[in-house]
Amino acid sequence: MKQVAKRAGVSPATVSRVLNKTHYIAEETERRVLEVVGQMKYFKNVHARRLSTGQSDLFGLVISEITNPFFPELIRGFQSCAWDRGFDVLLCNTQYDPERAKTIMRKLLESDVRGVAIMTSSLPKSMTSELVAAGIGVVFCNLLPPEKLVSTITIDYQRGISQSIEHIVGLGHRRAAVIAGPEDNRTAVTIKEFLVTGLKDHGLLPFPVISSSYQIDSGASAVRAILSAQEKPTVIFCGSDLIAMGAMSTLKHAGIEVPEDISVIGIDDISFAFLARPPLTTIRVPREHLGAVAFEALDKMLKLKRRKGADHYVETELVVRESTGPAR
Amino acid sequence: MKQVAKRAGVSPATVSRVLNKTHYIAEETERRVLEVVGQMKYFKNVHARRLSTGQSDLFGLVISEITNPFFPELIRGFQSCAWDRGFDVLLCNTQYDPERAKTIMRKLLESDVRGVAIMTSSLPKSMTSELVAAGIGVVFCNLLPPEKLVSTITIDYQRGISQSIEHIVGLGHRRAAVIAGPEDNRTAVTIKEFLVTGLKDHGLLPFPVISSSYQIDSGASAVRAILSAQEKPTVIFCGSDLIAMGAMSTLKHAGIEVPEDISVIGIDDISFAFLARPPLTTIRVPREHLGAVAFEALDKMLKLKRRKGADHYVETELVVRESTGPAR
DNA sequence: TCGGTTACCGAAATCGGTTTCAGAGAGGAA
DNA sequence: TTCCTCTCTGAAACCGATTTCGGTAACCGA
Repeated sequence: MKQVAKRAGVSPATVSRVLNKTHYIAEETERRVLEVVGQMKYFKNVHARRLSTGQSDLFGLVISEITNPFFPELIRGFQSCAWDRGFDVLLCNTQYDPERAKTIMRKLLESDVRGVAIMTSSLPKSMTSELVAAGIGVVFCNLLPPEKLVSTITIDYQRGISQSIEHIVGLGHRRAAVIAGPEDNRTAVTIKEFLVTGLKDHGLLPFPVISSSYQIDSGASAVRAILSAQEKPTVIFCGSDLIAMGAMSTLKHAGIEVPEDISVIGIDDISFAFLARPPLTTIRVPREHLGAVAFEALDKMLKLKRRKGADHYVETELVVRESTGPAR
Repeated sequence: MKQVAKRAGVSPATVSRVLNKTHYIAEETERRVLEVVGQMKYFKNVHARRLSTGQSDLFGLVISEITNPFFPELIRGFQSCAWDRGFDVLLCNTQYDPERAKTIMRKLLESDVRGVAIMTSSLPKSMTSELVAAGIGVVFCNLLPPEKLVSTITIDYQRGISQSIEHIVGLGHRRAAVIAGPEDNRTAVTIKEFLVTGLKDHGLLPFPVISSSYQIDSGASAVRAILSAQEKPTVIFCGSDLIAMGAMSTLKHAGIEVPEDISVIGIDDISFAFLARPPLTTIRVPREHLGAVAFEALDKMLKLKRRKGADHYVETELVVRESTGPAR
């Protein structure tokens, strides 16, 4: 920058002002500076800038596991919003490991990020107190209420779930089972409750209700448990598409036809849901949009003087494909 | 840091030295400093550190599109290696957009990354000249030869492809078609050539040979082209699992059974390959390992005084599942 | 006793920007 | 003419670390 200043015959301060458009600058001077900048292919050093301003142009995005197909679209949504606004994102996966989560929190603190989107429900809120204490904004999923510096996004599972239950009831099903996500996952628990009470309201008491992990083969073992029961369900609600696909795979091996013998419903509408055999009926959650909303939530909140958090809202909806059919 | 120094009764220089273990320090002093650091929950500002040392602890990872299921495992492999060594990674997706690729190159330059792994073949090597000029290490896939500051990783597709052809020939197939990836993708072209010459060597001239994109529905349209031909193949080699799954889906709709009527083979062994119906026979490329190798390649190269690039090597192998069977 | 190491520490320069403050010149109003 | 305001610019302080350079004290061998 000094060299640019010298070549353009101005002071470094002026160069900085031209580049940031932050002050009165004579047109002539501006032209000259920009010309030299172009000639020398000069670009600023972000680290110096960050140090100097005390503000990093970084946002953190915390997810549990990048190979979980729920996340890629979310990441893309978040990242492209950030880039469009001139920000960078620091992607962190906890791998479901609390120890790792700690180092991540520390890293976020050290990196002086402006805000962090925590898109995994397996990270307790308590771990973020340090962030908030340091003035870093945070956004959570499905964790009311918002507070100062913490916004929330509630994904309206209720809606999609209601639609799916009506769909199922309309097809004449009377016996349902549920394979939910892990017990220690807020979102998974919420979904399970919606499912159970929703089904009860329609007079079909779900049985069994099983908690499994989000790994693909856990759907498989849950199905074996279901099949060993005396009275078999005619429809299985799964806590994620991954579980559903694992379940369908196992059903297939057991010689049970989907949807003729048993219908299966997933949640998420991951990109492979429609390539499954049969294509999966599922509750779509708009993941790319979710990522974008998460970024917007942070950005907006941090622009407020009081930096008061708000609650945001994302819809879900039923997508009917071929894994559901009339009850046997 | 100044505050820590004051509280501990030493100079900031000493604190820095304690924290970095970079100089003789009296045990007593070290103890005192560390104690104060613990009390104050102090942590260094990375930006200041980066500015001061002129070295960022950052590595870039350039991919084309995070929602392409080829990449998540690769990212994880790369990232966990980097983290283990105390480095961070800047993830960049080109979205197949040259304009965006340019801004990415610039961002990498600005961020002062140490090295960049370019894991998409749709980025021309020429775009990286600035990186190398700035002393930033680069690693490519399938792009010999290595040079100063540029290493390469060659994925041995040849091996897996040979295995798959032998597999197919062993099953008695005589007519093969190929749906390759995009024409402007180095790797896709290489694979196509291996496939075509390999098939010829075994006396089965592939027809038709179609280039398609890596999007999932392009496999579908390619299949329609194949089916409209007079003489239908008994096996289709696909340039990726995604293409293969799109192809199988379309075949299914056309009432053609896999593998009874036509066998299908993919490449990559993405995690959904085994959940496909039928489970996909495919050529596995060890993606997580690939990411790890990419990082190692950079790390090693940058430790050399001459920073001379090297070539690294990754195997592929055939995974036989149920999408291939005896020729009709 | 003296010169030479070795172990340890602090002052100050430095990295590359941003920002405050003060000042110069031009133009307008009184 | 004088005083003010407005526009534009540069000098210098500053962000928070690292690192060089030099100095002191202790120890060792001769």
